[in-house]
Amino acid sequence: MPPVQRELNRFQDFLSGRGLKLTRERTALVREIFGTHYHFEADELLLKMKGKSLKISRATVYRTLELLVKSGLVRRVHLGEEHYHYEHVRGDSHHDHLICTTCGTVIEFQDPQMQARQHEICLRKKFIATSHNLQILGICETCQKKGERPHSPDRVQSIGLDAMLLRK
Amino acid sequence: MPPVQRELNRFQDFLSGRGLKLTRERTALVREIFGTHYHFEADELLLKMKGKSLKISRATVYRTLELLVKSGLVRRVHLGEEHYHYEHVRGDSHHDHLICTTCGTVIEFQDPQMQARQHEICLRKKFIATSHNLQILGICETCQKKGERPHSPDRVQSIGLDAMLLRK
DNA sequence: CTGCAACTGAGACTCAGTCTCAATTAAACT
DNA sequence: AGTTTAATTGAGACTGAGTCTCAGTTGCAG
Repeated sequence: MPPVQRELNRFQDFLSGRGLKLTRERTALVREIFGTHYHFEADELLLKMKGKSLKISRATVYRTLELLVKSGLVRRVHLGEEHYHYEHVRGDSHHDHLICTTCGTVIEFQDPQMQARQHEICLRKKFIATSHNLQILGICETCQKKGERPHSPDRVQSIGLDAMLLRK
Repeated sequence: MPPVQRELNRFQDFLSGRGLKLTRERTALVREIFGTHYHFEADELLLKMKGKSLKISRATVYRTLELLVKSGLVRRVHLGEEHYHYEHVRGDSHHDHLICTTCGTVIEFQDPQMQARQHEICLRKKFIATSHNLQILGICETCQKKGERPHSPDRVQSIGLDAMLLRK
């Protein structure tokens, strides 16, 4: 049994629990997502589906992604770009991302001590956290070796990049 | 001398250093931004300027914001929504945000230990960080007391919100 | 097998942001 | 003060990501 089957079953359960249907389109999308991608974008997925025999519209792609997010199979993340990215949800759900601004690679990391700090801060501010969002932007090991410069420096900075880095 | 003058001078320096001009429009925008807002959105600013005697176009607002970001006077941040927000840059530049998903309030915090953790992680992954981006979403003290429910739960979650919270 | 609520695709729409281009203007230079 | 000229501006067309509508289609409970 291909591993995708597990996700299909879970999605099916989720849907029927709410009186929704597992259609051909939804099946095809789940297969595509869990068969290949790990991090992906909605538009990229849309494009991939264009190549298949069963054509799927933009609206359906977005609608299905929403359902997958609600079902807990997929997570929607900001990776420092304008639009959202999506990723599979697996057992080790609590991780954040290092994002290479040169090649776009996404590296996951997990750090219990950081979680602890966040807890501590919320306590101090009497804030009840429901979720968080952390990306660290920079240059990955491979690109450091290649000695490349980031492609789009202006896009990259979003918090705390100091003004020194600015070029004309 | 109004405090805004300091920012105007700095902006002037920045501009003339690159052969750019301090126009009436740019002056008006800097006055507006540093006179009132702290966190703001581009469109909100555009709207405010509509009410003034000197009308300023959308294009100019965006162009000026870009310059202000480059000059280091203003920072562009993601606050967990689709579009960008902007904030003044002050001395204590290294902070992150707690964002109340009920009332929209933004609380800043600063935590050196967290910085240290991030450093540690980058070392471990041989990653050279240039910037980072952290928001913690949740419910602020005031809203907890009011016992209100978040307005748009689906918008809110973006990383690590567990599936338990989902409603039909 | 049937009925109907859920689903779909096409394309109009929105929203934030970018781009173009002809007309205007800041400011360096007489 | 007047000239020059590159930078700047506004109007509005455009873009990209995502949402919405509605008439036609389809999964599936009975």
